Amino acid sequence: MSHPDSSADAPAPTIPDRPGLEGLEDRWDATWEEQGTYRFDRTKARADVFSIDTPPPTVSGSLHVGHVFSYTHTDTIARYQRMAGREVFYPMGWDDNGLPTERRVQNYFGVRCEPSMPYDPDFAAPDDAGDPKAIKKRGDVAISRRNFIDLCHVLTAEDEQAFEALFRRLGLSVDWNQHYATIDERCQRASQRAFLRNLARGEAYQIEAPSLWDVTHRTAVAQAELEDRERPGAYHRLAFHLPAGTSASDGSNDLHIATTRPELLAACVALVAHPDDERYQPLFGTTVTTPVFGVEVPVLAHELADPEKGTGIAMICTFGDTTDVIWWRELDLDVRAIINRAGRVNPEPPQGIGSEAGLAAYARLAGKTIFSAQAEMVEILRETQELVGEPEAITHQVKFFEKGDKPLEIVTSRQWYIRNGGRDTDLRTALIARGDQMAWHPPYMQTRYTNWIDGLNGDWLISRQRFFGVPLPLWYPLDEDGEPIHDTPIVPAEADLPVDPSSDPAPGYNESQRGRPGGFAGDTDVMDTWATSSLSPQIACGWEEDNDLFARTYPMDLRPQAHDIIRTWLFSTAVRSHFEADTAPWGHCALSGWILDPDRKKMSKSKGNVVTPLDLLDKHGSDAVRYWAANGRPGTDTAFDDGQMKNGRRLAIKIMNASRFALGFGTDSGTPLAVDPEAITDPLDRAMLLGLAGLVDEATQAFDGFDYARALERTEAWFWTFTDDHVELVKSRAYEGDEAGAESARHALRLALSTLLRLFAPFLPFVTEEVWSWWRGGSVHRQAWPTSDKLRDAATVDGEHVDPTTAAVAAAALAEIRRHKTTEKRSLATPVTACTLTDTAERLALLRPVLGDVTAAARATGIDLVEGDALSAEVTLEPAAG
RNA sequence: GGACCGUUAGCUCAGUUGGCUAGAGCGCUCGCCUCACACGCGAGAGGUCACUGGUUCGAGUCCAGUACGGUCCACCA
Repeated sequence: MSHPDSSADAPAPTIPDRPGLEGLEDRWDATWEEQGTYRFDRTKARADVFSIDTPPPTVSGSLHVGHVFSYTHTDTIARYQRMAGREVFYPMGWDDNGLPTERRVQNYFGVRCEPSMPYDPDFAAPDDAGDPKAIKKRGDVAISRRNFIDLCHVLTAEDEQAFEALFRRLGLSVDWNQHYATIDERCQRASQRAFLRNLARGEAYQIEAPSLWDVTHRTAVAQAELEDRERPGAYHRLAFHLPAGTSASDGSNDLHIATTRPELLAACVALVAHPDDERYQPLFGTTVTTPVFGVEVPVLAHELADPEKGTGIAMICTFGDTTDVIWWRELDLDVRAIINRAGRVNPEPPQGIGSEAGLAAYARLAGKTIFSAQAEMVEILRETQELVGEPEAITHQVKFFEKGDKPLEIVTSRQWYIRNGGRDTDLRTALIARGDQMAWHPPYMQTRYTNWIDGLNGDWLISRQRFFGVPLPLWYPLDEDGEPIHDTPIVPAEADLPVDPSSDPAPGYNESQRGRPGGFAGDTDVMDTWATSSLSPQIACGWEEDNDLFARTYPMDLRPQAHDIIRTWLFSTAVRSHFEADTAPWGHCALSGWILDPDRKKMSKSKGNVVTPLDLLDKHGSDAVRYWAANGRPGTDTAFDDGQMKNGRRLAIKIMNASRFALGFGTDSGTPLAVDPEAITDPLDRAMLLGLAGLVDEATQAFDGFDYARALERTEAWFWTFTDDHVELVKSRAYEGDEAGAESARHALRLALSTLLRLFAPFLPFVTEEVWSWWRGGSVHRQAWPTSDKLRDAATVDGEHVDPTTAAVAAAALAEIRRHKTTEKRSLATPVTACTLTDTAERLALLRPVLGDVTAAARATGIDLVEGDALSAEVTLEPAAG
């Protein structure tokens, strides 16, 4: 790295006459690539490295403005850290694993994954890919999982190129040699290896239990993937019947139950009310019979029952919602499941329905979807006159899989879990404590992490009944009847990873034994996409594959991400690092906000208000868009603002023009564009440098706290004052002052420019690099971050200091005179024939040494100073011509 | 129901440990071709800092509460 203020290696200065922003992005991107400007030097020691756990964007469509926003935040920090002397490890990942990609590949190629099919090495992508008409005509082709994954690679490779192009255009200082894709072999290996280790240590386990089930995708889903949606529904009052001889408080023989899911009546296993509810206390321990089906069910007490809801007594079905699961478990009830994995009513009635009428009614429901079953059930209830009154329409929150479009059901199935503290207090406490090992930016985001862990009600369900993902690396031996023995899964050796149990035979078996009695069966499930992305630090840092790199980068320094995925990505990553390395995965988490559209709603595709990032970059220029993004405070949702981008463009142009001025003196006279602190002798120049030193301190402090927005705000504010005041004041002296004065002005301008370009470099990488290249060698992005002590040294002459407020006093004096010109609607170039300036003695003392600059900038022949209470001026202007 | 964040000029937002007449940009109004920049420059108007109490010599800033907006979680018979 060259000395920041040396120009020994500088090329001959070339300052364009009409500098512009057009084309800077492509030109500098190519240069940075060619010169390896952002390449990671893996010989650096851990303490000198700053490693970033870049979020891998989902490769299933296109990037949006939110990506531009948050990735810019990270990039400003990366650039600062690089200039501050850290070797930045800044890889890029692509998340091409999971449901969004799977769907896209299915549609694009017209294929359907069939995990039971053998791998076909000669399979080629259909040549009508991307032609929906042709695909519709021929129908989907069934292919093996491995062939399906091959196709995923084909399609995602195209997206990844487009994403990289956009990120380069945006100016991310990523080392493009360091990248991964969550479905690539390396990630599969890491993902399977981590799972096997979880299994070996008892952190992963399988169990047959009710779990959340998405009927559209026919897969289990995890608690972290739920979202609530408001749906219309209706309370239906059903008449349950008390045993003969007893009666309810109202004297009737019926007990009324309110439910929004009458279609589950056949799955009812009990009724439940609050233990303190006097209305139902007499019934606890007794049984009632269900309407229509005539099944005898117990009436039980549980404190989760809410006396205020419905009629205060609920029917427990297996399973209508998560509360049913709790009741079922804690009250030790029967299973009477009627909904299958496709979201339809089972053809066979559950145990317990004995009556002919009950069986006939069930037959009318069998095979129906949940929606039609409900309508049919209501009709049956009307017929038997066991529907009390009319259904009462309500709107309520219903749980959905975040990528699903039908309400979640609860289905009993065998699934794999990883412990996450949801059922284990000690682990929960330990994971919450991991949060204290990370510095959160902004700090209150840690509360969300803690709250999420506190609210967990089960372990992390990681198996998915899908195809495109990392397979669970497991096989099961088959008994003599050909049934899998789940308790003794067969695992591969780590050296053989990755494996696909649906096409690779289990160790110790050969392929001919697949599915045969005494043979083996491969697990057909894949892992949750978060089970892979939760390993992003391990993957990026070369865990178990590149120990040297790993030792220099892990645990990582920074995880930047959006706040909405604290519960998924952030938390699951913490879980994996806790188990695997007994550490927090990073030292810092920086949470970015969202982009809101001008109506203050979250920008989303469905609302049709997304602006494509490339259009934005084309229209405003990358620096301008980055400027807007960097104005969004950490963690704060930010409105999309065209105006801020225009402002950013204005700033970039101003930097060019100001630079042209500051560098415009050396070339004419043939002197090199050196910066010699010794030449800076004028008090105004020195005062300006002291102000700049203060700015450097502020910007550095802000960046050290990951507050890029503050660093930008301060730098920008100082810069505009610099151009409006300082440049105007010293202009005459720089052009035509005596030699010492002129040289002082020129050297100070260049020192200021050199400093400002470096302060702006993290935000506006293109324009700063362009200007830097006019007069300096090397990339501005590899220069040392400025330090204030050098500026303070330069401002000190023979041990004598100058009062930094001198600059403000001089600027105020000039502004006062300009105000007169403006008020009289005259040009600022109008000569001042006489001027008397009044100010306090203290301020006049500061003004005297720099009065020459003020006089010249005011175009005055002279300025008389008079002591007074406050600043004021009497100004006589040259009469207007004509 | 619990938690967190926010409420400052027409708009978007600063205001760091409480301290001089509350700031910026945009927008608006009025001017100005001034040898870096008209993709510019100068000036001006515009705010009871959501509300109510409290602490203090002093509160936009601290405390308590209220209202409104947002987010997360829980509940959802």
